[in-house]
Amino acid sequence: MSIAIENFVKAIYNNNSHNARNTKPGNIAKKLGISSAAATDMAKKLAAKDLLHYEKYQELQLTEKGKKMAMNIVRKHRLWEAFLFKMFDMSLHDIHKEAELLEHQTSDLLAEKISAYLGHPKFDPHGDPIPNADGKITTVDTSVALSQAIETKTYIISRLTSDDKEFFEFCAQHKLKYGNEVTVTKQFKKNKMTELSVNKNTILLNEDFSTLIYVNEINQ
Amino acid sequence: MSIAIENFVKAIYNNNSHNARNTKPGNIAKKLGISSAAATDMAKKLAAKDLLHYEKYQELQLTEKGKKMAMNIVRKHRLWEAFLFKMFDMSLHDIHKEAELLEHQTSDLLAEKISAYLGHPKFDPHGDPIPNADGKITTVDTSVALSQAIETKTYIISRLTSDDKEFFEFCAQHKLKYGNEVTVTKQFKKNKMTELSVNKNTILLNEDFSTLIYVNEINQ
DNA sequence: ATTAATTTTTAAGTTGACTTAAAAAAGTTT
DNA sequence: AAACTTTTTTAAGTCAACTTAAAAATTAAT
Repeated sequence: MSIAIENFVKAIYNNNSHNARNTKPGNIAKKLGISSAAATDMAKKLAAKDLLHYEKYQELQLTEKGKKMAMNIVRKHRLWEAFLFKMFDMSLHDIHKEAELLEHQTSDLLAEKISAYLGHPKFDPHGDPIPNADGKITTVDTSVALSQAIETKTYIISRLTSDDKEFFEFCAQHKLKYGNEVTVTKQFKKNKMTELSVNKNTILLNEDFSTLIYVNEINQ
Repeated sequence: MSIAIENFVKAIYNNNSHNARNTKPGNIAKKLGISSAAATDMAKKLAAKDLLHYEKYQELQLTEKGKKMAMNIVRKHRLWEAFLFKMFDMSLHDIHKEAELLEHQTSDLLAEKISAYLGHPKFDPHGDPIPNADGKITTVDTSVALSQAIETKTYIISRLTSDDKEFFEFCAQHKLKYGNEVTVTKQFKKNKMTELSVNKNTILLNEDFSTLIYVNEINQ
């Protein structure tokens, strides 16, 4: 399976994994930086390979086979993140970029060696759970993307699933970091904006960012 | 630059680095497992990119730019070999295969981190020299491929630049390993065969194998 | 030095992963 | 519910990296 296919399947998995809004070709295309047309083509191709279910104009859904493939790639990505984080003094952003490349060129054998070396960790440095060799996540994850959070509720940030520098800089500037409290004041469904209050400041996030920040409800 | 280009340039470098016999497209194609036609096409393309000199029916020669690129890839390959060898209990054959993939997805930054972690090693586990970050090899290498060795002379094996399992198995079977003595009894120029004596046994190698075994003359 | 064998090149075609532009369907607004 | 906007799909085309088969050139052999 090619790198393009692996990235496509992974993008769907990442999008679906936290009940995100939209898993149609156009949205996946946006995440991958390709045209919608290319994504539609790819979706048809992967349906023929039994990696996902495709019906015109409907949401894309991974098959069991597709999920397994996605988990395998996600596992390698997160193992590399954890490994590079432990071994070298590099920024999380740089580590993410390296893992994004290395994940596609890593045998199951090497992944297992890395996992063993790290003592089979359950989470990567972002707080994302690492699937085991069977593609199963054994930890319970109750976090949701901010885009899915409920108005008036208060949450704690559990992770930032960053893709780019801009996002990181924005988070740093607005005190959006692991462990901090945020209260969702408004969800604008039409414009897909999320308004929140952090440290008495009000922040407005568009969907690009609100789907990258995961939070847990405060139990009181 | 694509992986295909990187592998092509690397194959020429590896072929040229020890005054091997033939650097025409057909031979490079053979090493890469592609057709001669594809190799000719690629050679023309890379000539246009100023990575090599191409003239019909002549040997391919890397330009300075091409050499620099090759050294960068070779550096990453050998650093990965050294790193994986140190970190994990894996066979040299498996390590080689991983390095073959990882080398193309490794930033200069990560390569430097790996190098520093290892204390900037000069050689990989096969005995191959590791170029520095500027693409220079600072150690002196007097070894030659067995295909280039001189009749009646006795040598010590300095490294096996293996690509495949078959080769490894052959070497193990015939006591061709690092540090062992071999005497070249005959070079058959026409058939490109090399005859040697190891431990009083006579071995006949074809060009596929004799170009993968590097030896140093015994100074007496 | 011809002939024969081998290798390289050219030519034409395939496949995967894209693109842009237009057509079709879906979703939204009033 | 009609009109407008947005999204998805279709259609046609590009580009890189291959392939096979035939033609051209080189190399080797008698």
